[in-house]
Amino acid sequence: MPRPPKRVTIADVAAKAEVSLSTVSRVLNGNVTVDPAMAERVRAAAAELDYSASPLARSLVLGRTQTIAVVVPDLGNPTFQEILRGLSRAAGTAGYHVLVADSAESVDEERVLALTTRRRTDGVVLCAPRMDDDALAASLRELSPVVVVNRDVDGAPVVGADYRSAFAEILTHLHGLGHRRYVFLSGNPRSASNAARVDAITAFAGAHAEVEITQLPCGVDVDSGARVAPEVRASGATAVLAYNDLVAMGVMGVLRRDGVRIPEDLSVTGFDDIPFSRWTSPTLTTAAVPAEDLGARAWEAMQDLLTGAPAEPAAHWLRPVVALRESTGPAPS
Amino acid sequence: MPRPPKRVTIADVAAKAEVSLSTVSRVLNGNVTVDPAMAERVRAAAAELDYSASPLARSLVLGRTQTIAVVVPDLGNPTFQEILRGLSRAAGTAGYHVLVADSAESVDEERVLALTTRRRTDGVVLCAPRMDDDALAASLRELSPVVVVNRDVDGAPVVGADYRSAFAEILTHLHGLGHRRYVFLSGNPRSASNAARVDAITAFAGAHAEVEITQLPCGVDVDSGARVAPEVRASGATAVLAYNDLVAMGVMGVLRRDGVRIPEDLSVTGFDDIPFSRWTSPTLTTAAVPAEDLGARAWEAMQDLLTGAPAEPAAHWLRPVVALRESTGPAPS
DNA sequence: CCGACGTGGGAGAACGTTTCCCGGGCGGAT
DNA sequence: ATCCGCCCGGGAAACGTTCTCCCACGTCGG
Repeated sequence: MPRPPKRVTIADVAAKAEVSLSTVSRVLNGNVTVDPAMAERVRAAAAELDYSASPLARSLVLGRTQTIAVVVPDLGNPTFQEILRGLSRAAGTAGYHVLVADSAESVDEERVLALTTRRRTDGVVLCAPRMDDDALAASLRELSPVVVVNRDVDGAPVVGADYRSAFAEILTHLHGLGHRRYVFLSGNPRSASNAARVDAITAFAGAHAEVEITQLPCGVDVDSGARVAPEVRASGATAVLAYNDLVAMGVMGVLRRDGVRIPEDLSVTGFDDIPFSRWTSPTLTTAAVPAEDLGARAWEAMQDLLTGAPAEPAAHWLRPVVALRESTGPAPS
Repeated sequence: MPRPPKRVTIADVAAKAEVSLSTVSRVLNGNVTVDPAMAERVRAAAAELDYSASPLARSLVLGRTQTIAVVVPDLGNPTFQEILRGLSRAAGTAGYHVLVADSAESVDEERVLALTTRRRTDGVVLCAPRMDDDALAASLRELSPVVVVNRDVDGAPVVGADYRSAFAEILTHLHGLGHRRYVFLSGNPRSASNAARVDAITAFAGAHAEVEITQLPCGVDVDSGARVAPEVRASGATAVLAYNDLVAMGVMGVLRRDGVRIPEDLSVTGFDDIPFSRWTSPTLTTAAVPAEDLGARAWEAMQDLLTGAPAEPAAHWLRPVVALRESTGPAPS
């Protein structure tokens, strides 16, 4: 090691400006009034040495890191990406940094990740946590301050998309078109967003005795949709409710190749309103989850917690907006 | 404040185990040998108090944070998402955390973000930096250790996709099908990946006097592709080289709606091989950038830097693999 | 039996800040 | 003119670790 490249410290600035450490700190943080001449000297010295305080040392004494953690089950999921984006930008403009952790859909991993990242940050945002209710409730206490996204829970502010009512709206739309036999392509059985869709389906089936809805375990990506296409055909349903747009595209791709006409023979709906859903052929009926908003809202909730503002651990459910396009039409007679 | 919720500190463990602070530290870090009985007492005390060392204090004294920063121009971009994912997982298994920062495509923002995040981490990964060569070169020095992704530069390890040769391969493919008039839909003019494509085009045009390639400023998303569709038709080209798959899908969607047959009337190519490109109609000829691998490789390069292993600031260019599908065909006669 | 060497644990410095607590100087009021 | 009070700046503690000394004890060899 030829050069121990000693970082410039507050002591260097103090020495150069010929004042004490305390004064440098005071000037730079602007807390109390200092003699203008002195202050100017300090600022000049700091500028000349290109000094800026060590965030680490600062965090240690201040007890806050200006950083929040986000734990996500899968960074590859477009929804989480959008949430992360909204969150990151909102937090960024507030001068906060974002530590991101991918739990790779592992429940155990999720819990320890949340805990360890929490220790180096001021708070945690849990995105659609996969752990069960008990584990989650227990975690919330030691993670506090914590915000939960896309999962209903007590003990922490919740921000989420109201998948349930959006899905109900899609069902009503299809019912109005005369469809009576549906097949639902389910996603991750452990995820809350899947549960919300199932809830909507159950409620709808309960309210309409004449409809028949079967569930088909599927997945969340294009390939999964493509894979279950044969089973969809075999089911005899006239409407397919895909877990999301990717699945819808996968299933549509194979069905069209096999000569099935959409929507004449079969209606298909997606979810998420990803950009291409307006450009598939036919264009896709779907519902938009304002995921980026979700992220921004999550940050707001976190900020409230951080500033200790209002003790309002309320839940914010953003209502997705349904986009009716060409992939749904009247049921074949 | 009713409860100052004092975190449990190493002193508490020391007191409970009736040893000194030093001993606790030694036992927990396992550096030197301690009396087994004593060690057991310490471990028991630590477990009972649920103690774990403060990462902050640790970082301060050790001079490393076990965290790296990733600066990305736009978290909404699928390529960066994949890179982030690969990076995050690789770093995670090595016990490192990832701080992510979105520069929102702003050059100024990018530079200060890199600098400020660097100060709270052990290194920075710069994804496709938008700043100019001089600024970048200057930044590299103060950011070190730093790894650059998807941009060629001296002074730091580089990991990137070889867009140039992949694009050349696509051009050759189209040329072999008889195409002579091309239109290239360009992306962000400041981005290096756009420059690589332009390079490939220039070289190709230089080698083949008979071909004519026009450039059309476009963008990087579906809507941009849809927007330029009329100009594409007007250009009289027989092959469209879209900046990426999203653009290709946008342009294809509008063209097909307008009665243009693909590939009979017009061939279209994309880039990135996003999952749906196998499910569009027609399926899309494109090239796969192994973005997740890119992230993993970036981590490896960073880890080498961190462990100070081999002084090998080499560049790794991963060759994308071209996928020929239905959207390209013989040129119309 | 005594001295030397080795080993293991404790005290304290260091990491780089912020902030509390004083002391000193100056200005205003009596 | 003197005293009191206020304001500003310096010294030092605190944040929670790790790690370097150094000392004491035990053992082994002479």
